[in-house]
Amino acid sequence: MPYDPSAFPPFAVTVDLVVLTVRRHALCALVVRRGEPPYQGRWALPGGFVRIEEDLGAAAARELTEETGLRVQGPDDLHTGAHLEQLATYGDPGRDPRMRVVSVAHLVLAPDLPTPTAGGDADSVRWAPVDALLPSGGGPDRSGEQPALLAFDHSRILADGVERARSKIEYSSLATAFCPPEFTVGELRRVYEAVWGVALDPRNFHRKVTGTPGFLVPTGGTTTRQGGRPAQLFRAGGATVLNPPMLRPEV
Amino acid sequence: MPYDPSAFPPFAVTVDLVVLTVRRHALCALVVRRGEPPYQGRWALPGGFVRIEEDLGAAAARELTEETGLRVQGPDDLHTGAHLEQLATYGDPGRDPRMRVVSVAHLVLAPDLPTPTAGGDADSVRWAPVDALLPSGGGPDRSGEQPALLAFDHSRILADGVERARSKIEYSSLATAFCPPEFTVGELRRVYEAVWGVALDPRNFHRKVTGTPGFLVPTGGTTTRQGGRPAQLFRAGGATVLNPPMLRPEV
DNA sequence: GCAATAGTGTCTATTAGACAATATTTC
DNA sequence: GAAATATTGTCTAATAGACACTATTGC
Repeated sequence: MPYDPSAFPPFAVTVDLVVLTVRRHALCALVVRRGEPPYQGRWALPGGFVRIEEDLGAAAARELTEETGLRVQGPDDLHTGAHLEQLATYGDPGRDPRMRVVSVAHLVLAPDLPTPTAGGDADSVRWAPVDALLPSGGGPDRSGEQPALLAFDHSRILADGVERARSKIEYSSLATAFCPPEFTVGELRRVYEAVWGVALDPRNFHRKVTGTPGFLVPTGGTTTRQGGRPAQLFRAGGATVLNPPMLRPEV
Repeated sequence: MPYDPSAFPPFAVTVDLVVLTVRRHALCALVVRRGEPPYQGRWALPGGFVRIEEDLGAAAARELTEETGLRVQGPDDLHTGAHLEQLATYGDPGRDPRMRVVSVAHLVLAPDLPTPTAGGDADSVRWAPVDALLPSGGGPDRSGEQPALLAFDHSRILADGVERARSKIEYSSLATAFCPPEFTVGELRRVYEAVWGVALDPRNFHRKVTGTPGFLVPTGGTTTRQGGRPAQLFRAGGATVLNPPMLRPEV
């Protein structure tokens, strides 16, 4: 059947953002409170419409800046800003009760930030531990407080984003996107521990990351911000894929 | 800014398919010839509009069946049919000169098939080696024949699909999706060799795949369809992730 | 000194990869 | 027998993980 440009089903296209960071040893996601129906008062992922002349990635970067003030890592400033990549697209016909919306979800990995501003409305945006947002993540010792699920299909989108982050830090250097421009091996290890939810041997971890070519570059400085013996400071090296990969302790 | 259902930018949403198979030791993709402008006469990936009440995955499965007669693997028939997964979404404002089209690309891995039918028009659909379709894949000994690039941004979509397939057979059992329901270790090895474009040691490969739990299940039968000593027949085991992974020989 | 974190060294069980050797078919 | 493929076995270098030990700070 030849396709007719004048008669195609109209869709709305949005971007939704899974923005992850590590705060106080916990993997956290950015959520905003919905001010109107449907799902009024519920938490949701930040996002919005793609403009008619705007690329998908540009729309995601724009929404990110609007909601958090955070900038996306450009080709120049390789060691500041957040990492952004496309995650997946969600287009179930019933996912939005008002109309047919196809949402192109994006994943953002950001260093720990001061509490976001959300265009001035500080009460309607917050960092929430993903364990508290996802049904299965509660664990046995979590005191039963199961908050309302995220609006729409955002729980599933968040779960997909978290799983992507967990698997991607295995074989890429993306864990450094959670760190400030300069960081110690211990800080990087705590990122892995928070994202994977496991404890790692500090000694083997140190040997492993410093021995992986291109992963870390020493800056010469040291810091004692974690207490104890001063630690060398590093920045992210040029490598994007890690060979050998970091191995997640077996399940 | 609250979002107004009555005023959103209208988009067309399509699905495009990267359908891969292995034929005569080569990784091949399904392409169709365009019968109308733009890019009239050029080869393109199969695809079409998502219907207004249709899920994205369902649209992809429908297009696949329409173009090839191939069925997608359901939850029941785990060892027949093709594997389908979402690949990525392409929405550059200029990617289609006629209008704003967002395409949700899907990846299909299929066993070797009789030449597809394309709704009866056998001249406008074919399997083409991906090396011949992708600019960089030509290699030094290919006799200079560089066919016209695929229409739209389909070269990039195809390249992304091929890369996804190459990396995914490392840590998942998806290589079996390229095989018939029963296959030998040698046939599976030739799939890996074709997809990665490398030669693998048959002896180490055999030990590796038969030793990975859940990857292969012997059916009891044997075959000599490859010549030589009869080989055991296997079907895909229940495992979806491979532990340990198959390692692509280093680059 | 004690507690905390950083960093190095060593041992062992496992594994990837090279490759010899044997098995079973077709011609 | 020759050629082809399948399958098992063996050896070696590299590696992951466990863990002892030392180093350097703040209290």
